[in-house]
Amino acid sequence: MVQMRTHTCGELRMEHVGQRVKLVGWMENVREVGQNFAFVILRDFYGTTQVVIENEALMAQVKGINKESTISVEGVVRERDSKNPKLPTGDIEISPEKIEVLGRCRYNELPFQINRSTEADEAIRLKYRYLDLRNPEVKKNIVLRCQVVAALRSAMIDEGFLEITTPILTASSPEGARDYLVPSRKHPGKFYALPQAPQQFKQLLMTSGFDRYFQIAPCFRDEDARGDRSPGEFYQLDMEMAFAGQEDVFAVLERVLPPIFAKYGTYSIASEAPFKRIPYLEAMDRYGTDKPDLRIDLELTDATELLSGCGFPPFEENRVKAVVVSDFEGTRKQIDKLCADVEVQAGQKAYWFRYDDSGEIVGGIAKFVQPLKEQVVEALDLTPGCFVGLTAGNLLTAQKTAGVLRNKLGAFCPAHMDKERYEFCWIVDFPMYEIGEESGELEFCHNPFSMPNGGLEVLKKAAAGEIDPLTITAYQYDLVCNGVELSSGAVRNHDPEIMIEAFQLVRLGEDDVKAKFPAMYNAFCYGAPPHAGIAPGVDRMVMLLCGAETIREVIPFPMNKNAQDVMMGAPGTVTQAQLDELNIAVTKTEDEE
RNA sequence: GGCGCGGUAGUUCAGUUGGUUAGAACGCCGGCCUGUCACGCCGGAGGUCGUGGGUUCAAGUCCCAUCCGCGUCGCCA
Repeated sequence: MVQMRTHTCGELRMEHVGQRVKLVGWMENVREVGQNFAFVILRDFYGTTQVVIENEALMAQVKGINKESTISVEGVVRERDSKNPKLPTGDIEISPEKIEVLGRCRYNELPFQINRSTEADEAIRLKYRYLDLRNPEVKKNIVLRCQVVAALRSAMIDEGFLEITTPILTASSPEGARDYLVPSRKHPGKFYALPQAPQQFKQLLMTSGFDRYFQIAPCFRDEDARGDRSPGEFYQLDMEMAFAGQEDVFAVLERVLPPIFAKYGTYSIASEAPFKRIPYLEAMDRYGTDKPDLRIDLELTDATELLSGCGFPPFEENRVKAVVVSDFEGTRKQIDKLCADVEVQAGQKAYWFRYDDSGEIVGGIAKFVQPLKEQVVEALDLTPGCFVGLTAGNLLTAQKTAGVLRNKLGAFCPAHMDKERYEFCWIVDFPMYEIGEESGELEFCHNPFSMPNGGLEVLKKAAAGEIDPLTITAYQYDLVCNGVELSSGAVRNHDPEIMIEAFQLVRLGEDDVKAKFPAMYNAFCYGAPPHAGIAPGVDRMVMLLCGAETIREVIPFPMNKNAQDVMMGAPGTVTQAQLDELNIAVTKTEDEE
């Protein structure tokens, strides 16, 4: 059989000089430097190799080929007259005898230049993703993703976990995000749902006696996109352990993740295992968020007592949170921009003043603070050159706004944030319940499968009115890295009795539990092991590792913000025959709206 | 759905107070060039200024509406 190629475009060196070779790839560029004299750059997955054209016939042929066509080049390797030390193959070139077009590029002008595709508008990049991915810069994130997934899989297997796949077509879950539904042909009017996570299946695996399960699991949620949240689908390293608790889960990830971050990451790891454990309430108090970026050395201070009565109207009757930044260097314009950015993101205003080099309170709301100068300087521990950012509202609002402010200030002040490292922490002791904003009644805060801290006893006390259910925490935890929520997990509630008690607090009974989660409830009635798990997001992890700005940069074929694949045309219309077979009547389409 | 930013050549962008033929860079086409490597030099083509309406003697520019993209909040057990 005749070989398509003898070498790749990234492998030829001086030692190959004199050899007869055959290369294939894309014709990236043609540099004409003289009459019947040109350099052709051939690119494949592995690199680029220069081909030198020195005669009229080949020149005429090359001129007739559009760039980005695939070609095959057969010739002899020779040493370059002028070498390029910047390229691995820069010492050699191919003197071709034969050039053959394998796949003609029909266009002499592309939607964007391949080597500059990242500068193009993202909508065009996504429409021509196959061209975008020809750019080695774009491709390398996908390669990294493959390496990380392989490393995760291998580390999990080494930890004794079994990779088990769970159904993609399953039942709609009554809790959580909006489901993607799939109509059933054989059962008119009924639907499958794509899993939001393999949550229930993995818990069922635990009751079946599989001790340690994991899966690189696709998850589907019909919710709106974010910069770090792809619409529709994403992947998690889903895992679960039987006869295990919170610390067992932490220990596994603390062994699995750091080596992968160390090997494939852009930065060094600042956090030694065990990672910091920060209770939810403490995180909100110190950082104004449940996903703190610990690279920023700033913390919130409560200034309610100090400033709520200073006469500045927004502070009155409100909680006031302060972020003090020492040695602040920023112009009035930059401060205004910062505050405006906070308002856009948090939906609440941020206020400020400065304690300047001469020891005066100046700028922003200085005139309200001035009369309290001495107390303020002492309470906030101000030194000349300090900037003080302030937020107000009820406790949660003041905290959250200050949290946004803290992030912006960190990004603005290099002295207060060393970006080039990975800072991990666990956020623990999330509240089990909250008062729903719409209902005004007690609801589950996260998911109903978590084991409450204190178990049955605590729930019974809450039911009896002896304690406030809002003070009950769950064995629910998040792994946070650099302000990104990497994963969420919990010690599960494996006891039907505790489950019913937990549901009763939110006015649901045994029948509701059975109706909502029949498989799990029934399974747990046959002897379930205590178990716990977690599910780190693969896309977000890769994003952190390569420092990508958006999650789309680490997904081979991402959808746009509106959950459309403009390249494939999804979602799209289907034929009436397809709809009829599925017993689906479409009453309104997007185009008719 | 709310808020913010944006939409001008194939691509990335500039376009002043509303005023002549809407510019630049890269790409594309043609010519020159025998050691380039982001090759260089000369020339050329290429525009429904997102769309619709309005104000005006005159609109890329001002006003209204609308569509699209991104960010953000809601949402994401």
